[in-house]
Amino acid sequence: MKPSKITITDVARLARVSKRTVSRVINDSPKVGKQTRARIKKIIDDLGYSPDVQARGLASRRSYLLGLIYDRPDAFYIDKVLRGILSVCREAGYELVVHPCDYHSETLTREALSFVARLKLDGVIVLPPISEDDQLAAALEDEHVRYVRLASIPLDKPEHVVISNERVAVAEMTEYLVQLGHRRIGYITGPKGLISTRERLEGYRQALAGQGIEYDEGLVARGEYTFESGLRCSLALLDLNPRPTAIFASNDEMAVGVIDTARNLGLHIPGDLSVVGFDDSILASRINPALTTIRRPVREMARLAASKLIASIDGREEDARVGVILVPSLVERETTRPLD
Amino acid sequence: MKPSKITITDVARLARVSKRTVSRVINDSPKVGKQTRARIKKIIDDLGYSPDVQARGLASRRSYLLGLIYDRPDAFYIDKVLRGILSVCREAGYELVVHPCDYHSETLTREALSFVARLKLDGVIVLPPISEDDQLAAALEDEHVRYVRLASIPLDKPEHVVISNERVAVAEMTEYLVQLGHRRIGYITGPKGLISTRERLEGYRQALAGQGIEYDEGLVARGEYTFESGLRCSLALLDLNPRPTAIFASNDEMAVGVIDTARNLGLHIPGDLSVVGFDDSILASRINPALTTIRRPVREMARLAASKLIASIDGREEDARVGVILVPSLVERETTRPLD
DNA sequence: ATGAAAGCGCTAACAG
DNA sequence: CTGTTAGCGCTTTCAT
Repeated sequence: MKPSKITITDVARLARVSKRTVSRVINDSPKVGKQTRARIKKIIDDLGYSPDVQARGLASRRSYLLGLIYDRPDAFYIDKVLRGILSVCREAGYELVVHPCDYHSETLTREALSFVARLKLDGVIVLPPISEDDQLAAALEDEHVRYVRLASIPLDKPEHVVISNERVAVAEMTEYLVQLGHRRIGYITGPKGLISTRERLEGYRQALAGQGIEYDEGLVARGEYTFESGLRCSLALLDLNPRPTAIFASNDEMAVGVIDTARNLGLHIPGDLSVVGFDDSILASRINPALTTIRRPVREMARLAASKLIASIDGREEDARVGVILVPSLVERETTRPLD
Repeated sequence: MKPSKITITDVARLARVSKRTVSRVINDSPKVGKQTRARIKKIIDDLGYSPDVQARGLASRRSYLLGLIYDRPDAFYIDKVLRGILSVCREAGYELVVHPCDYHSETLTREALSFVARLKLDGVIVLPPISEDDQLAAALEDEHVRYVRLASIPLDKPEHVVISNERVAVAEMTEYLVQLGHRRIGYITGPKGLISTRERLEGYRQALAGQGIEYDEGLVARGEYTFESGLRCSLALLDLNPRPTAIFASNDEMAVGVIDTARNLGLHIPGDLSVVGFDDSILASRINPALTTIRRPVREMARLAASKLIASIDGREEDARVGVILVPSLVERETTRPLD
């Protein structure tokens, strides 16, 4: 064993001050003499001392841990989120505990609360679609748990959400299709009940309205954000007469399904049919032809969420309260082209 | 605020025993009277008491936290790993802290040690390619940190590895191609220096040898496990004369690159060229034609890794020491077919 | 089989 | 600005 762990006591002894003072230095309390602070800091450095997280936590009822609660959005999404959060955590001295769970579970809220309580998490970030669960949010609020939800609309107070405006992004993409000359644009929705499903569809409707195109319910098919549903819905859509000249799948997985179907029907993309998706997942750039789609600033959102949490923990409530609404951007690739 | 947290003292008081005895019950110590134990357990249940992790940790120098150290293998891999680990953690009362980092960082080892020390992690799981870093492993061993490495060969003591035999899997796939009639099988390796690169290539060589086919270095191109390298290598390989009739890309990303190149060259798959990959990533099933590939039992490996760690923590060293070698399995899809 | 008391390493009143 | 004194909630010698 090596020189058994250095503690605050060692630092205090060497600096000839009380532990309290050292503690103040560690916690950046202002009430320490400049000289003393410098001296203590030096000793801390020399010793390579770093405070014990558990002891600190026990005494201050904190944990220096953030939690990430999510269902099972696609793995790439999670990956980006992790990196976004951690880039902020690292500087601030926090670590991240992950908690994948089941959106449909009856005990979701209870489990989440237990997760938070058990680890005394200093804050949690909740991803869609779980972030849409107001009951969970209310429970967190009740228990005075700091949380931030990633969402597509302002479904909570500014300090509790980071928003990307999916409606606007979808509208923009729809307009882009219209500008390419498309009038009959099929649309494949997400599963019923999700806000993202509603918002994206709304973006589609609004854009059509804005462009003076009548909304035709027959051109809208209900998908599930899965590849299979993309297959199914596109089959139905492409069976229509006259056929839509473009299909807007509200996520990439389904868009890939559309492309598969089109291929099976002998339709050329983008010659006979333009296809667009949403997510800019890895699939979008790997598939052939490469998919025109919408990229959410996921990493940035995650970073902001973590920043808000940490700001709040540090008592900088104003910083935590700044509202942010990001807008996803259009990524033009090979599945779209002007209708001639 | 609610009835401020129930502590071990409350339980002890109500049970009219000392904290020590309650502690024994919590920790399943055998030295407690059957009656007493039952009584205490009941009270714990009634009160909904659950011990404070931090306090326990502080006193027993543990954390009930496991760590996951990885570079940035593909997101789906991570996702599966997380689920595997957590399925075990949940029952056992552990939580998982993630630590993505940079394989090439000079300070990798130091950072990892600091990560472990800072959180007093009870154990860590290391994923490839970082798991191949013997220096890191040695450092962990030195510091008496429990760890398990996911690997493709027995690069450590049984208690420190969970192995999937990639060599055998690649050999099997190669034989499969040979049986389809292929003789000129191009091969795209991974980046230099990785054990997986070496092992997979070795599987290819051995299988060829076993089938009486001479190993032709000209048919082997050095890739980087990236899509772009798949593009580049396949271009070189398909430029050969005579052309290989099949290409074995040692991961799916590169295989997708191969398919793209083939398409660009006007080659039909699998008519003119058979292509296989390794990983069974999401790409494999979404691409068209769907990719024949190799599936690693990732989730199972992760589960085993966590089990080993927990067994070791619980002092069940024999359980931790059982050696496991899993074999990835061949997934036949649409990119292969008999040579006529 | 059970208990008393001493910490684990740190923060938090409350002085001074 | 700095020190003293208590704990935070649990585990662990060492007795009994």
